[in-house]
Parts: sequence; structure tokens; C-alpha cells
Amino acid sequence: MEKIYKSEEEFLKDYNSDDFEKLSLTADILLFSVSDGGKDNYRKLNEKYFSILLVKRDTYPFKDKWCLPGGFVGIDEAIDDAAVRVLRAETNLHNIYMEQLYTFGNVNRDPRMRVISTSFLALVDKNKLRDTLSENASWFNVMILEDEKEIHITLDNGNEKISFIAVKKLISKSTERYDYEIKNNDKLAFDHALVITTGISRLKNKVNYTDIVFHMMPEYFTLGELQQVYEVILGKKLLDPAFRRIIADKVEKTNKMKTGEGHRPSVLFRYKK
Amino acid sequence: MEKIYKSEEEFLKDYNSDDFEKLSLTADILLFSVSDGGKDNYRKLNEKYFSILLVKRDTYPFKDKWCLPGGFVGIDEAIDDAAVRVLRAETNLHNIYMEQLYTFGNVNRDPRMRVISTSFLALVDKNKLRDTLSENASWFNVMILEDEKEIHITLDNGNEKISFIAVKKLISKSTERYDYEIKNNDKLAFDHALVITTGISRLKNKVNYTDIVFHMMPEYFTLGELQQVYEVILGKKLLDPAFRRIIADKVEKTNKMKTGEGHRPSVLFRYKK
DNA sequence: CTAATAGTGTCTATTAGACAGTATGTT
DNA sequence: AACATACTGTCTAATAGACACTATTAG
Repeated sequence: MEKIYKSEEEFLKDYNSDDFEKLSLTADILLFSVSDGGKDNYRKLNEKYFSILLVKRDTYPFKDKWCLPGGFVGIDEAIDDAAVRVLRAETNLHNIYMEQLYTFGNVNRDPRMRVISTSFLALVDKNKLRDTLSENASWFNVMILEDEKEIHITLDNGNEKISFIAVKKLISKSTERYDYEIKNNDKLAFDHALVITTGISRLKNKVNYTDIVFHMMPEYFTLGELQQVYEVILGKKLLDPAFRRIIADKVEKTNKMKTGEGHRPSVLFRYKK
Repeated sequence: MEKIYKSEEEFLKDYNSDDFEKLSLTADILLFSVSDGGKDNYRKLNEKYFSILLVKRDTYPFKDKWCLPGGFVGIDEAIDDAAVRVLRAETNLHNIYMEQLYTFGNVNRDPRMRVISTSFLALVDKNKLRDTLSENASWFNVMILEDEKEIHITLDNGNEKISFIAVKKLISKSTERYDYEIKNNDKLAFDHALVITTGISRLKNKVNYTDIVFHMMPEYFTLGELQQVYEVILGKKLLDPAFRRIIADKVEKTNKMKTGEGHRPSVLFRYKK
């Protein structure tokens, strides 16, 4: 017969939490940034690449595959704190923009046991990172080819190329929500190809209605550089006057100039808070 | 000394998942709908209310407080499947629009033990529900008063009023992200006042750039009714011609009319997929 | 007739897209 | 001088906001 409790204290004293089989939770970080490619020509601007930080696994499971920086959430640790801790361990960075992305909770994500993963979207200005990466971590440039049916994503760190296809499956046309089926993935561990796809989609989307990109910019930047970052994330060219109109009230002019570029010098701007 | 594994199979055979202390996960559902209030006047339209389903707890902890329908995620059950199961148990509904909202993972959310909660936003047309609610469940009309600093939320099911204040704490102006500190809550269990606040904010936001409201509409509706739903969620009046322009290509006219309303009859429309 | 909503026409203000032009540095 | 980018002016198209007007029903 079930015992009748008279108070919450009494109930909690008796409570045995082992009645349910518990599970493990990880916090995984999608750290995005923008990096400079080289110049092919002294006059031209640096090409910008959208890039993501990955870590090579040195233990089983998925030994020698790449994955997102991540780690288990401690029993006495908030998820957000775990995310901060993991990012700091991998990059020595803190005080970085970070938001929760999505929680992936299918069974068999991890061959060891049932693991839930809460992923976080983090953005940095790459100038803040110098020689502080952990040994197995590496930045990959992200190339995205998207049409109505599929997204072809290629990640390239100079030595190694990772590519896969995310096939869009429309969940709801009305809300433009997609699920993705990952194909041709052989270098990314777990379901991280799916996590990366989800993160890139969210970022592309947010760029249009938030000021999120400024978290990837250094303190001083030219409008041309800012425009390049928008272009590389959105995957399309923007018209100069329209772009300047839109960001006009988000930035403020400084009295600094960027010179020595083989063409007319450009005014340096700063994000206006 | 650490054992060196030659293959993933060998590694997995030895793997003991009890090295980490595990935690519990629940799926909690925010089921929103729109309900009709009465008419004060034979000529007037039914007043519309935005409403949410809550359940009264009959066991500890938080006995006799209200909470969101929810339940533990099984060890062999995907989070999404758990969400569907929970919703069905409470309402007998399935095939309902549902999207993941947010994962709440602070410590001490639950006095029993460490529990993580993944919340889901679900929307129904209330006409689909008739006498199928579980005994402890009840619909509450939602009233929202929002300014730059606070959101005052009142939930009312006719018998009981639940109200609390969510104080906005700006995380990032650039991305317009807020965290909320809940004050004056004494009738909602766990951190569910925070979950509800987060859900309402998300919904208010999504109404502007998705077709999400159609999930709360019956198959046939007048444009006046549709506009009322937008107004009640957004908490402001809209201008007729502007509203009609915006939704013009999302709906299609039918040859049905709604009559008997004490004023000019109105054409019934249908969502255009 | 009256109150109440249904539905439309139109003027204006704002925003977005497109293109052409001028400006100014380095080599 | 030539190239490449910086930066601006302006015309046009599309979208949003506001208001006024007509239409139609039950009672």
C-alpha cells in the first residue's frame, strides 16, 4: 500500500531517485568565427572564411574522427556552466557570446550508453585567440552550397577535408522548419554533422534579424570587412548602399583609418551599443 | 595503467558507463490554444483568449501547485517521443504541432534530485479537444502586460488565478536576448513560471515571421477571427487593411459564409498550404 | 433605423533594390 | 596611370501605416 505523506519534507526524506533509469548529458559547443584567407593580389582585400572549431578524438568511440568540443555535465553543475567550462578548456576563452542551440536526444547517439546532448552556439572574434588552442583542436573553414533540397557542407582545415550532405526534410512549411538527414558523412563523430547543420542554419537565420555577427568582429573594423562577414555567412553578395543603410545605426564612425591596402583607405567603425 | 584498445568493439565491451553520475530528464509541454470568451452583446464577436494547459499536482513535491504536463524520458525513448507520449496521456491528442523550446538545466530545479527539463511548444485548435482532458488538467486564459522591464503574466481558469512577474534581465542587447527573474510566484511548481515566460516570448516572436498561428485555427475561419488571434497573442490591435494584405497569400477564400452574427456575414477562409 | 463587423480604395511614409557615379590610396 | 576598393546620390519598386468610405446583417 502506498504511504500517505503529510508534508513535502517527509516525502523528500523517503524519496528514492533510483526508481528511474538515469541518463548522461553532454554540453557540446559550436564555436564559430571568421578567419582571413590570403591575398592573391596586393590590391585585393583578404578573403574571409566562416570557420568552426573541431577536435580530433583520440579515444574510442569514434577514435580519430572529428567532433565538437564537448563534455559531460556534472551532477552538481548547471548546463550553461558546463558549456562555459568546456569552451574554456578547449580554447582558454571565457566571456564569449554563447546561446543554447538545441538538445539532441535520440537513442543510440552514442554507442557507449544513452547520452543526451545540449548544444551551444558560441561566437568569437578570432583575434582573441592566439596559441591558446588545445592540442587536438583545429579551425575548419566552412563552405556551404545550399538549394531547396540539400545542403552540401565542406569543412577544411588545410590538411583535411570533411564533407557531408544534409538532405532537407520539411517538417512544417508554415514555420519553415526542417529536419535533416545526413548522408556521406565518414569523418564526423556521433551525430555532430547534424548538430553542425542545425547550428549553421540557425546562424544564417539570425544574421538577418539580430546583431549577432558583431560578436565575430574585432573592436575596429571597416564596413567592407563587416559586409564580407555578412556575405560569407549568408552565402551571397550584398549591394553596398543597401548594406550601409541597414547597418548605419548599429555602428559608429571612429577617427581611425585603415591604410596601406593598395586602394582608397577606409574609415574604421565600431559597434554602437 | 590504462589499457590500450585496438578496436571500437573491444573498447565498448569493457566500457562502464557508471563512471559518471547520471541525471534525470523530463519532457515538459507548453500546450497553447485560443479559446472563446462569451459575448456581452448579441452583435459583438466572441472575445478570444490565448490559453495554456496546466495540470494540478496531486503528489509531492509541490503538491497542489500547478505545473506543465510533463514526464520522465525513458532510457530507451527519444526526447521527442517522450513529448508526444506525455501530450497524448494528458489530452488524448496526437499529430499536433510541436517544436522544441529550450532545455532548462540549472541545479536544484527539483528538490528530489537533479532533473533536466526539455520543454516543447505545442499548439492546437481547441475544437479538436472535447472531454478528452485528464482529470487534473485545466485550461487557463493568459493575460500579458509587458513593458521594457517586466512581464506581468496572469493565468485564469475561471476558478483560480495564477499570477507572477518576470523581470527582464538583458543578456545581450545586440541579439535581444533576455533572461528572466521570476517574482511573486506562489502557485506554479518547479521553475515552470520561467518556462511559461520563455514559451510565451518565443511564440510572440514567431507569430511575426512564421505561419505558426494557423495551428491554433480550425479548418474554416473568418479573417476577423484570425486577426483576433494575432491581436491576442501580440497584445495589440492591428489595422484591418494592413492585416489583410499581409495574410492575403497565406489563406484561400471558400464559398462558405459565417452568418447569424448580428452584422454583415463574413467569408470563411482556409489555410493555403 | 442602429450597432457592429466585413471589406475595399487610396494616399503617404518608409524601406529595399539597383545602378551609376565620384574619391583616393598603393604600386 | 591603373587598379581596386571606399563611399555617395538618386531613381524606382515594394511594403507598411493610416484613414475614410461602403456593405450587410440581426434585432
